[in-house]
Amino acid sequence: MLTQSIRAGSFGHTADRQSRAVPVPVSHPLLGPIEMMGAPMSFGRNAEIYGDGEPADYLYKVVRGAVRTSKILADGRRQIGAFYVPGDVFGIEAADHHTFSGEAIVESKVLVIKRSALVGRAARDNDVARQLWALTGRELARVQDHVLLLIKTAQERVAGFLLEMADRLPNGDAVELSMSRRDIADYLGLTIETVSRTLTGLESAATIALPSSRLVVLRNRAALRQMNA
Amino acid sequence: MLTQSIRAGSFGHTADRQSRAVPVPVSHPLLGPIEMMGAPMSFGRNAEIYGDGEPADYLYKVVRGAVRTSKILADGRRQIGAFYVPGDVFGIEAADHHTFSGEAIVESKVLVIKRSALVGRAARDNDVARQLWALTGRELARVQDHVLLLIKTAQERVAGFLLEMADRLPNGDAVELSMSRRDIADYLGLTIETVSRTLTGLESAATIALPSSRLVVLRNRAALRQMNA
DNA sequence: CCATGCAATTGATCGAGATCAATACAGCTT
DNA sequence: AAGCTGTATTGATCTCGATCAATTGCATGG
Repeated sequence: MLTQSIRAGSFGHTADRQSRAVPVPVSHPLLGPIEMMGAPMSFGRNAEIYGDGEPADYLYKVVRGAVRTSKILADGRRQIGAFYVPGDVFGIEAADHHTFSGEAIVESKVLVIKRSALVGRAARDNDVARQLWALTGRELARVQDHVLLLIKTAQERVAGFLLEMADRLPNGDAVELSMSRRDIADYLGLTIETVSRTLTGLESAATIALPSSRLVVLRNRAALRQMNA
Repeated sequence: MLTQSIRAGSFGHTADRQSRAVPVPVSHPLLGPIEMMGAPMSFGRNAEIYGDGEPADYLYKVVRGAVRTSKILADGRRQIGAFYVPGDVFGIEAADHHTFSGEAIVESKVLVIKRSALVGRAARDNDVARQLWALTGRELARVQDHVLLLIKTAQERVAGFLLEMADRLPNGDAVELSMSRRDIADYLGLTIETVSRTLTGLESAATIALPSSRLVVLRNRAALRQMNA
């Protein structure tokens, strides 16, 4: 496990578009209090939305696309904290600085919400306060599940990952993976080779189908759930 | 990693004392709003404070002793979620049910705080609301660190664990471990043998001293930090 | 003092997943 | 269509930590 993805500095593939500016809030009558304080922004493939260590002045909601949070360890290994799909809020941090960086996996649209504005409203409107707490709680639950994944075997991790994604993405059994094998590997604490081999194995067992490398069709959820333990 | 601690049903060693009753709140003028709503309770070695799946009606603050949260997976493996020492708050959950169980590692005194009372106060006093949020955030940070531990090598995990404990316990370099090798192993996703061997290795390297199996003296923090990467 | 029962250490071997290396494949550009 | 580039698959081998198995240490109680 020592040399997983030693590509730290050389990482940033080639961010297609890189829009980073002060967001201008826009109100929208039909959204909740949190969403209506957000300004929409677009990020290209692999563009950094915020960096590890930066002040956590904003939080974000995915509108379109997909986002990952990641962290490069001292020795160059990379850990993916989480994947976020449309509807998910990310960038909520315990401290006042981000402990991961956030990057668009594919061309994505994101609502950018100023933290201070939200905290200000939370002081008056305790529904907002409750929502902020709930969001942090949801994040906590997600990370706890991540811990449970990381103590399992490779097969179990991959199975768990597929089930998680299937649950969070709209389409039923057809899971469109926007992230690369490397992203998946760095999320699961495995190598790309092991992820690939495991997927191939599941295909051989008719548990999934792989029409293309980024499209997984769940053929036997029960089997996946079984090995997810 | 398949057969780590298959002792599910047979787990509960022999809880020395088992006091589980409705706590009677007691006020204390010199404590914060959260603590002053708590009722002190004592739990014997290995006594369950709350169970996985039970309604999360209370949260807890360790006064004396040590507490672990754990979860038995479907296949019998056990995962420790966290260790808590005096001053730590535990039992804060995202959902309305506990997703881990909480157990006293040694004879412990714990402040039991009614969640509903706290949430009620939070609605009026937004300092309390802020504290609740902060506690959840601290927990989130802790679990994220746990994830980072789990992707490392055995040596790095053990080193990280020792540093974490040294930071959280009062005494400087002398770390009094209240938990067993099994607890440590189940926290780090290793076997007791590997934990033991790793500690012995660190002792041979003069990085730590082991006057007794439960007492670790950090002789070279820099070396530990180094391997903690 | 010697049993009994855990907890921890130490040793020998095995296997899942990492590593090293080659090949296949898809999406581009020209 | 051919070349190029990044991504994914597949193969061969090695290693770290798990597994299986004794042994030691240390309490508690007869």
